[in-house]
Amino acid sequence: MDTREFKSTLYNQLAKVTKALSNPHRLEILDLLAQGSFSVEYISEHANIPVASTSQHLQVLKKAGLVDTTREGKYIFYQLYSEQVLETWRVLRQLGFSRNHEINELLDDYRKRKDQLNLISSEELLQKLKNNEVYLIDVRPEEEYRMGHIKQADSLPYKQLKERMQELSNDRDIVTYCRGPLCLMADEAVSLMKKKGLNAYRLENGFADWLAEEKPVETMNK
Amino acid sequence: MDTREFKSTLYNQLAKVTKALSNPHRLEILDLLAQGSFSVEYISEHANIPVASTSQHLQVLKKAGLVDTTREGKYIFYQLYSEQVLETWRVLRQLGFSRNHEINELLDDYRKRKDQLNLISSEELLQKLKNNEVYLIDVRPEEEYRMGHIKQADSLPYKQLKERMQELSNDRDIVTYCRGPLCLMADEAVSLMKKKGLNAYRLENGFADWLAEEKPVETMNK
DNA sequence: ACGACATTCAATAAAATAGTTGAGTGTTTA
DNA sequence: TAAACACTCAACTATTTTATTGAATGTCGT
Repeated sequence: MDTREFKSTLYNQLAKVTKALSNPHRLEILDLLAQGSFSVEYISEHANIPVASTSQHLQVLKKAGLVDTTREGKYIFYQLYSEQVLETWRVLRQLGFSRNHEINELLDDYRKRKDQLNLISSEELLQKLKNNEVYLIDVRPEEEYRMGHIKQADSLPYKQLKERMQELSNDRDIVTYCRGPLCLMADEAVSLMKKKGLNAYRLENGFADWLAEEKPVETMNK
Repeated sequence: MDTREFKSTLYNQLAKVTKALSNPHRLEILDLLAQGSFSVEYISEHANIPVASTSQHLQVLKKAGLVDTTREGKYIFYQLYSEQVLETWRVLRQLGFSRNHEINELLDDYRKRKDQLNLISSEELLQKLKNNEVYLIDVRPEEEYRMGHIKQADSLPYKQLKERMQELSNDRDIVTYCRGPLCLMADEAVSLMKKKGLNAYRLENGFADWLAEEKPVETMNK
């Protein structure tokens, strides 16, 4: 094999990984898996992709070595292969944000329309939690909350929010969070809460980033 | 726009960036641009891609916001858009290495066949340079050397190595380096030098990584 | 202003990727 | 052991990406 041929092979191998990352559905899946381990069915529902298609996308990710599987009974759970994959996804997402003006406009518009740009940074949140100034609400589905959540957070899944709104008191500010900056459930939750006269904010990033910053978390035993 | 639609748009936007990264030629171009700013012609030659094709790949990268251009006379120079792009490429390359066993085998094989696995880390190199224990040879094309090189390095482009071999003395060890870990000129150079009885090593990574580690460099004024 | 040169553009054909459907595998539950 | 369920596979079509070719654009030197 001469040098040129060798180089081609090499960049072809590298492109196997980047090709796996080149599809919007697979990015959404990756973003979801940044939260933990989920079944194909769960991923399919939450990313709104037909099951067969989801399965195929997951296999592409697996062949590229980005995700891994564990079988539990009739379910097959997918998870990110390593910390390094998570880190790479974070770096890529960051680049996407900064290099693509449209994304930022999109997010800003969305939040503006929802009349809420009340973002709070993780540092601020930590401070306020320490002083007991806020209620912290995890709006992700309960499965995800159980697998790990920010310390002191209570679970109130977005789907149940409307019915359980009365559980919230307005004697303190409320901070919501979900998976990451692209997870919109927290935004929707803030929007609903404000309508009810509550003082609500959303954590700027989300649980995945909180984890990455090595801030305090808790897990629930089943 | 409802939430689902919004999410699709968002991941589609993000995928614009990853799509641009999903082609082996474009990765090789990016790896080259990690060294500095080059003309289309130069990139075309060094990555062994027809000019028209190179131009088109470069435009894909440009549309994705990964590279930028400056016109100088009849040449158009392409460069990475920002530090962040370089950093992302490094992280991706790293992931590729660790997640793709074939790449590592490929590199090992290549070097084994060349009978040289004498890699030296940047820390070691710094130490040895301080003690004047080694000659440091930059084997990249002279253009790249002029744009910036490791402090104390002399230029001896790989292409001229055979004819200028006698300029090298064997009273000290020799360390070669080129662009990055995937740049094979340094390996080829070590191989040639060893045949001539010189004691040669290659820097594990290359100039781009040296830069990223903020180690001492020099530039030449034209 | 003309020819030489670097780059881009447009059009086409070939190849790779994605979504859809229905059948097939493996595991649990009754 | 059969039915139910979660997932995967295979085959097909539609779409997107890629390489190639030759013409077009823009800049420099004379």
